[in-house]
This record gives sequence, C-alpha cells and structure tokens, in this order.
Amino acid sequence: MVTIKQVSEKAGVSSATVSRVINNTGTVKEKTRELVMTAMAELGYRHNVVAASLASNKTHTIGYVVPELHGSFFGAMMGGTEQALRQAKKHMLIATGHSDAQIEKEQIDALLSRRCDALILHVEAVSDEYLVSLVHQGVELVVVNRFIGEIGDNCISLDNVKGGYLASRHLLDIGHTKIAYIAGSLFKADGKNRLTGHQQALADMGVEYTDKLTYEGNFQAKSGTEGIRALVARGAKFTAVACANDEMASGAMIALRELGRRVPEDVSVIGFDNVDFASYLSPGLTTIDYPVQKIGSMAAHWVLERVYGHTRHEYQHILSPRLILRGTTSSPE
Amino acid sequence: MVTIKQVSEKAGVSSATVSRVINNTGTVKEKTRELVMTAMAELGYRHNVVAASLASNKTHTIGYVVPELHGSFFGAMMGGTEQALRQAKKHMLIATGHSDAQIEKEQIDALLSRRCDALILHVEAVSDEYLVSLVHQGVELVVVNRFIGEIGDNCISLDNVKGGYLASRHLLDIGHTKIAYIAGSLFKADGKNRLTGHQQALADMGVEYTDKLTYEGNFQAKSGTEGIRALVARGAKFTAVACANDEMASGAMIALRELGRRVPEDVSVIGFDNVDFASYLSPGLTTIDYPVQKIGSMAAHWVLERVYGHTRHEYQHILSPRLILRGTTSSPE
DNA sequence: ATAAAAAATGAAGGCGCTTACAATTAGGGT
DNA sequence: ACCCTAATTGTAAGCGCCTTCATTTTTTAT
Repeated sequence: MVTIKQVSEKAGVSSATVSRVINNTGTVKEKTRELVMTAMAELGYRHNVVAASLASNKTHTIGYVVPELHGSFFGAMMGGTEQALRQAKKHMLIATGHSDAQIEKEQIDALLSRRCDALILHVEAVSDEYLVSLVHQGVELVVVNRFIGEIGDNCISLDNVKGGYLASRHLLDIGHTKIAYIAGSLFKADGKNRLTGHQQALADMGVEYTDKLTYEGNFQAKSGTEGIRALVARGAKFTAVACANDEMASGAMIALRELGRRVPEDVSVIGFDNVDFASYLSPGLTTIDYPVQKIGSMAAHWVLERVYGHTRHEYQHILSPRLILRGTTSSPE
Repeated sequence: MVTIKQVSEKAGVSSATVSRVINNTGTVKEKTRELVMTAMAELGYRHNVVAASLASNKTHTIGYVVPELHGSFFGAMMGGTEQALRQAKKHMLIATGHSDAQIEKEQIDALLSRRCDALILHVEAVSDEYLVSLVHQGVELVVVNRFIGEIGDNCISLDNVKGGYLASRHLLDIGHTKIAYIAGSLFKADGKNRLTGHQQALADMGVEYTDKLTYEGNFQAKSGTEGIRALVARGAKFTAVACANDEMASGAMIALRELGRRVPEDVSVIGFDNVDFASYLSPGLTTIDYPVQKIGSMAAHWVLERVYGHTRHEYQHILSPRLILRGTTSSPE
C-alpha cells in the first residue's frame, strides 16, 4: 500500500504538501505540484479516503435508507439523488428499512456509526418523535416523502392529499359519482393522505363518501385485484375506481377484465405515482404524477447546500403532483 | 464525541478491553463486559467505524457499480444482494457507471479509494482487459451479468444465449416460422448473446435467419415501438416477434395495437427479463425469466465466502433462464 | 497446596491522513 | 540592498480504534 509518506519522499517534499495537492487546499507552487503528481503516478498511489475521513471528520458519504430496493419507485428516487451527488463527488451508502421500526433504527444507527455526513431517510415505521430527536441531536438528515411539522425544514415531500384530490376530482369532473377507492396501507401517511384527498374531492362536489366503496389494500398489485373482487362481492356499484398507486391500479384492471368489465368504457381507472410502466399498460394508465426523481434530487440539493455549504442548490419542501391523462378514464355512459 | 477511551475510563478497564467487547473478539469476562456495556450506554457511545476501518484495514463495505438506478432491473438485483449482506452486517456503497467507460473507471477508482473490501460490478463499457487487470492487481471483485473467461471465477452471469434460444424456440415450437426480432443494443454483450440464441433456435429448426426481420433497439420501450414500425415499414412479414427485453416487448405491443394487430391472435410477442410489470400487462407478457434477484444474492454470497471467509455461502457462476408462459403467445392461424 | 496451562487484561505502537502553527522562501517597494 | 508582506513548505500532534505482546489473574491438574 503506497502511502502519502512514500510519495512525499519520492517527490522530496513533506507529506503535508502531498496532502495539499491531493485535496487542492492551501497553496502549493505549480512546480512542486507537478513533482508530487508524477511521484504519485510512478508509485501508483491511491488516496486512502478512510484515513482522510478519520483525520478530517468528513466522509463525503450520504447514508440513504429506503424501505426496499426492488420496484421502480426507489430506484428512480435514488437515481435523482445520485445524479446530483455525483458531480459533487459524494457517495451513497444504502440501506433498507423494510418498513420495520426496529430495522429502520438499526440501519440509521449503522449509517451514523459509519459517520455519514448526512442521511436521507425514507422511513415509514419509525415515529415522528424519533426523527425529531435525531435532528435535535444534531444529526443532519432529510426526511423524504413524509412531512413532520416540527422539523419541516428537514422534510421534502409531495402533497399527497392534493394528489388524491386531483385524481378523484378528475373522475368527478368527467361525470362519475359512483367512485370506488382502493386505498394504500392506511398506517402509512401517504396511504392515509391520498384517501383524505379523495374524500375532500367528493365533499367538494357534493358526493357522499361511504366506506362501502373503499377497500384498504397494501400498495401491491395483488391487493388491487383483490380489492375489485371484494368490492364486487359486497355488491358495490361503481363506474370508476381510484387507486392509491399504479401497482394496485394495474391489479384492479386485471380483475376488471376478468369480470368482463371494459376499461374505460365500463369503468374508469386512475392510479397514482406514474411509475415507469404506467404508460406500458393498455390502455395507458391515467394517473397522478409523483415527481419521484425530483424529490430525490431535491434531497441531494438540501444536503449539498446545508451540509456541505455548496451554494446555488435550490430546493423546495413540498412538491406538487399533477394529473397525467392517458387512456383509462372516460365519462360514464 | 464519546470515544472508546472515555468508556474505558468510566468502566475502569483499558481501551483494549472495550474494543474487545465491541468487536466480540478475544476473551473478556462476563462481568467486565457488563461493566463496559453500561458505561457505553450511559455515555451514549457510538462506535466509530471509520476509525475502526483504518486500524483494521477492513471497511465491511461492498462497492456496487450499476449502469443506472432507475428502472426495476437493478433495484431487484441490488435487493437480492442487500438481503444477503444485511445479515452479515455489510453495507453497500453504490455508484452508477452510465455505460460509459470513463465514468465506470472513475467510480471503480472512487470505491477503491474508499477501501471497499470488495466490488460488485455491473459494468458494460469498460474492457475485459481492464477488469482482468484489476483482478490480477488483487482487487476482490465480482462481475455480474457478464462473463470473462480469464476471470471466470469472478463472474456471475446468466446464459443469455440460452435465454434467446428458449424464447425463439418457444415461438417455433408453437408453429411460427416468420419471427421478427427486436434486439437490444448489440454493442452490449447480452444484447448480442440473446440475438445469437435466437439465431441458433432458428437454425436448429431449419428456419433461415434474415436481417430483414431483425431490428436493433436499445433496450428502451420506445425502441420496441419504433422497431415494429420500422419492420412494418420495410415490408417485413411476421406472425411473431421476439424482443430482447420486456420494455421493448411492451413498446412493441403498443405499436402492434396501433396498427390494429391483435396480440396474440395476429402476432405473438415474447419478452425477456420477466421484470415485475410483465405480469401487469394485458395480456400478461410471455417472457424469459431472468433471475435477477438471485444473481444479486449470488454476488453477495461470493463476497461473503471469498472475501470474508464465511462458509456455507454457496453460489453458482452461470444461472439458467427459463420460459414464463403468459398470454402473449399462441399458435399462428 | 502448587506448578502448569489457560483466560483475562493492559500497554503501546501504529493505521494513513489532515491541519494548525511555525519556519522558510519569494516578491515588492523604496 | 533591505524590510515587510505574502506565498510556500515543513513539523508534529492528533483523529479513534485495533492488535500484538507482555503481564497478571484464574483455573485445572497433580
């Protein structure tokens, strides 16, 4: 292992100088810089970031906790973050929380032990208080897709209520009144908020909300299929169904097709998230765009600006969803 | 920042002993262990993994390079890896190579500078020689989804030729002879190999291969759509189309539908990868299963066994694809 | 009880780099 | 040529932990 020391000897300078040229800090004469550079090249020197981190107390590493790695949602989000961080030469240490408070805490702990300069957290099981206490402890963190008033500055989220509203409002606007709703897990904030938006839209348009038309799924495609079956089994009548995410919408479409109901002629379907495959379905899925990649990059910008002091990195705390019209919704007969 | 030293003083032992209880190495009496534990708890001690890494020359971190983060493919793969690594308390430092040799090298370099204990690489632009030289330099790495004979032990890949063969063979078996092929980027090994498999299947069944029926896409959905249009525009006649991945298959289905050709009645479609949304399409996409998550976990096992000396972690070097029958293929009229 | 073996602990020297601070050199003005 | 300031470099003390080796304590065997 070639060290800075060996380089310094070969170049005939002190190790401090070598460190300066590596980090481009302090001042060093052009001539000695070259001396050092060639010495490094000849020796095949490789900077030891671990040692540097210990000495400087900066790891240039951001810890990232997401519930899962599979699926296209988190990849898109992390992609947004990565793109922004790569230019700043920061790296991401990734961990999964599996929507389990215990695991989430362990992972956060592990990332902190690894001395990440900041954390980006998409955690769903851990309590608000826990996150608030971390912030009060001085941990630099951004919470994504979750809003906690007390640490609002550390949150970057989508207005899920508005998204839910937009979806159902669209169905109402084109004439539907009997609208079924397949909710996401209601113990998760976004699942709950999207449902709230749905209810507000109904209220705004003077349509009464009833539990009979809603089914609580778990954000997985299969639960969309089950949702439709359950609704039909309980005799619910509807001409449209709003789903809390695209996976469930796709599951719902499968069930509807099985039942011989055409989409959108017999029943309209609207999803939520606008994941990449939404446009591959046929008809293309009308949905609510969740600017997930943007959320990822906002989180990166937050970190760059707040933790590393880079300027010119703007970010917003609350992003807005918008309606994406494709082929699964139409006016009722 | 509470250090091991402070803990040792509070517990009335030496720092060496504290280190022993933290790492569970050496021997330490139960009583003193408890002493140390309570001291750590009272002081709110947090182990500094960076310092530990420097001293022990082990980071317990695996560097991971993938082309992109978005899409469902790499998330699934990394998910497989993560699951296996989490139990071993290893972490993943993730970087993207963007299929660009320059970037791929930089990222590998950065991960090495961070002293990752091992690398898992899904790189597509860098040369075989480069990877071989890394291995010869003593870098512990697994190459996934790519086979390089000279370092076959370090590779974990899918038999893409066989997959391509299986797909086209299926179409041939159910009676198709006019089979169009929408290839992936041919400068990528898997794109090329899948096409080779297609050609072998044709040859085996005595059907002549012709360039006229193949179109080179780029693995993106849009190029599937364009592929169909191009094929039709050039007057190609076919009753089935095999695609080098599911995204393109989905794009192809969209184009076929536009042209008024029913799937599978008028033309059969088969994809490759079996990504998660393949079953959401309608009809469900017949495809070749790419055990991507398994590849991810194999890579983890390789690392666990070879780098960390954990036993009982079996792994294979070449995984086999298999046919997944769903609704997009049927015999021609 | 006592010697020998085993278990438990402590002392101290790094791991490779950063970073005040001190020391040296170079540049400018008169 | 000489003094002052600014630009360069070197010195050395850590950063917090691991780990070998020596030392002390405990256990086992006789």
